Amino acid sequence: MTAVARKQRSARAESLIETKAGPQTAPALLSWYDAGNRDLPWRYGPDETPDPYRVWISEVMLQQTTVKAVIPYFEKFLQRWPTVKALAKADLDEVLGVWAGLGYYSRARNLYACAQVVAKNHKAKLPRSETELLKLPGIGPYTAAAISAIAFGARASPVDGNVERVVARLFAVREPMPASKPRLRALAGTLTPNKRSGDFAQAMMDLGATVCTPKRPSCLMCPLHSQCAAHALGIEETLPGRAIKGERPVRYGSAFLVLREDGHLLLRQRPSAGLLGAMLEVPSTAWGEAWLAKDEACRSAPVHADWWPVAGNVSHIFTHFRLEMQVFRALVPSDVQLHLWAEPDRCRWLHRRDLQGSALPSVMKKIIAHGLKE
DNA sequence: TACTCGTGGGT
DNA sequence: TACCCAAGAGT
Repeated sequence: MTAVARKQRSARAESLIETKAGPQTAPALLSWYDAGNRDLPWRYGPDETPDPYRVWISEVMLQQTTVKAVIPYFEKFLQRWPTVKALAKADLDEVLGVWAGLGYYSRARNLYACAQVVAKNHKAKLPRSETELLKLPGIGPYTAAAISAIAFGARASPVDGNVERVVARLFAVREPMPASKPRLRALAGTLTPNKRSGDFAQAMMDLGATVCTPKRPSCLMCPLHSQCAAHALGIEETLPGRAIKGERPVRYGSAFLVLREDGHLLLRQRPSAGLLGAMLEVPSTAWGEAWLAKDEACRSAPVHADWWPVAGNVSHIFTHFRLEMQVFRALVPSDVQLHLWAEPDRCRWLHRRDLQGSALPSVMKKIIAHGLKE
């Protein structure tokens, strides 16, 4: 770009920053949304009445989770528990079993807890106001606003990562995340129309997901490009800025895959809170900062057996650390006794054919698959 | 406030 | 490969 062109572009951007995106933003975005509305299982057309339950389940599943990953889980969940009452009467283990693989399992526990509260205190109907929704387990500022706007048609401004990115670019907010969050929320609020605020929110999120993407945004396809200060400045791809992240630590552990002669595996339920809370696991040593020698590791084994080290390790990436697991395998008789330190009360024998549908997180399925190789 | 809490796909 | 990131909430 020549110096003259850059100067012209910059001057154009300055004028946009003064006028800002404004009252004309919502109509332009809603026209785009109406023309190309995506067909999603939780989405409603203009002549349909939204089911707050479906909106709630979808919004919780979509937290930090891609649309593609959510769709099959949403279908299965709604088929199994179509109403608040049905969910409130379910077993938590069954809910965790359906949720297994989707991640962030506190969402499933909170969803279940929330269903109980709504069934008991709200006549099995979700409250309409953001304030009341916020009091419920698993419903934070984003989800309260989303349910209020999408399911009940109230004026509310749910702000997720997409909206933050779109707004940061529209107004060329250079301040990095997360410090800029309050300002981005306020700016998003100024753009939200009194009518169709739910559609507006969904349109902003669709725009962020398909056009105003984190990398290489398709500005030529964007219905708001003429209002976008960052695009005018040529800095859209650099926004929103983020603080640099530290290194991801590594933890090491040894898992014990106990195969009973009748085809059952030994699994154990994890504590009800924290990482993979209330989900099933392959019993293992604690996850520490270094490998343990075989003899040392096997002192934590759940049964006395001839432990065979399976070749290779299982590696799994969590949000804030990487796990490296070595797997030991043993074939044991059906009357084997569990050691007390294995917490027998939490242990269960599950047949290999029944693993599907159980509350096994992905990392544990990986460990089992690795341990059963050959 | 900053950290915890999963997983899979994109670059 | 090693990041980044996705319709966030709880503590």
